[in-house]
Amino acid sequence: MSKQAAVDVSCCPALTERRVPAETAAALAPAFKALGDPVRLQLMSMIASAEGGEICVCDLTPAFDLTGPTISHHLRTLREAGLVDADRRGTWVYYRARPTILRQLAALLTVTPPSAT
Amino acid sequence: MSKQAAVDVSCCPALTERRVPAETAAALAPAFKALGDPVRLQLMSMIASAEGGEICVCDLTPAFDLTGPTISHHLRTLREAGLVDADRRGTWVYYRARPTILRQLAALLTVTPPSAT
DNA sequence: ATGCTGTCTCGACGTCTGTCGAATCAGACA
DNA sequence: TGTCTGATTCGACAGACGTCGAGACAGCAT
Repeated sequence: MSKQAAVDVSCCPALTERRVPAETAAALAPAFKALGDPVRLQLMSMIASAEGGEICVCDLTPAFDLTGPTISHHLRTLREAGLVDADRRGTWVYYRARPTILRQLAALLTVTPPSAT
Repeated sequence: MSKQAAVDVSCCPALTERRVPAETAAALAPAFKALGDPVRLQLMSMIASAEGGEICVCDLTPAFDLTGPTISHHLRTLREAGLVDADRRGTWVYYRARPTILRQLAALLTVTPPSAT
């Protein structure tokens, strides 16, 4: 169901540690971009914090003053950025977060105390 | 010199912990958006990892196959997202990272192990 | 099969974004 | 003062983005 971005960057010294190589930047930037919209950031949070690790589109849509197609579009963006997985079960579609990439992004942003080694 | 975004969100339970409120999403999304371009992600990294905590535009520009105005535009975007500070010293302009907001972003993305409390 | 409900795709629209060249501003220095 | 260099702003352009309504598809229940 999902054309996923190939984000498996070897892994993640922090931004502040050394200069991020162009390939890493190219691989990770789309994920940040996907989070760069308030609606998607909230969607991501609702998905990632959902009870049982997943949440139905039918619970996401009514939380916004936006049409179904628009929410669907944002969910697709999150999917294509590799941030979430979708899974149809009967009538409903459930979304779950992909923790690995979230950890990569968090690691990249980690600020090492200036008074470190 | 810099019209800075007012990003001082009280602070940061992780995305995965509870649903991010709309105001927090609205405040932080621009920072993610700013990082959502490969060039800006590299610029941010070069700035944040610079020796002495700052770096001259004259050291940033030649690292890319882009014109000066384009780099300047990306730096302005980072500035307006509150991610960096600029500081002119004589002929040259130096950029430095703002660690507080980086920490907020990292905290937001922190994945709490599912087997937690 | 028919219909109903939830979700997605398609096509369109106005806006925003990344890039450039040309022009401008800020300091240093002769 | 005038001129040179570094950095920014301005104006323009093609392409991407967020949103919507209309339509299509998937699965359940008559």
